[in-house]
Amino acid sequence: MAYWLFKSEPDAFSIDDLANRPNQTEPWDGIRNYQARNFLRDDVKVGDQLFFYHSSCKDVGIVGVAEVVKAAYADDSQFNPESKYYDPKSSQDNPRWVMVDVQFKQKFKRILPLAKIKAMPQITELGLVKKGHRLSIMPVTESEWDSLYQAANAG
DNA sequence: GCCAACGTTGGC
DNA sequence: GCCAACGTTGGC
Repeated sequence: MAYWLFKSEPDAFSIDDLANRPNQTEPWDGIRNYQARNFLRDDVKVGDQLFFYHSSCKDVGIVGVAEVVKAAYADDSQFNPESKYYDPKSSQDNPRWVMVDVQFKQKFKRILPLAKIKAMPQITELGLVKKGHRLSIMPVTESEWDSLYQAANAG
């Protein structure tokens, strides 16, 4: 079992949106970055836990926890010309992009803000706190997970 | 809205 | 295969 951090812009899809979905489950589509795609395709497994992170908004930070309930399969938005995620270079035979299904687990009482995460002495290697890291999906170590989880619940 | 940092594209 | 130009990300 592995730990991850998934970023989402709450204006597009927030943790509340996830909690309000049928079965509180949603395909995590729209990943169009190869490094993030490779994580999804090769490493993200059913049962993995992930921090739900709100980016590009007024209050950025970790807002809750979700769990992977379906491993990588073809992201159907890449075949839809109407979608902003449409990729004309991808084919049904050889899909370029994949997605996983995630299920809501928990919303923290308060957001764990990025500024606090950056101030935590235990968190120095996480991509989130490294300059210029823009990955929308990144691995989290078990010790990082424990530290962040405790900090979120202490807040 | 600004802008730095990064990834991707495409001409050569 | 290089690299400049361009588009995107994402914190502030």
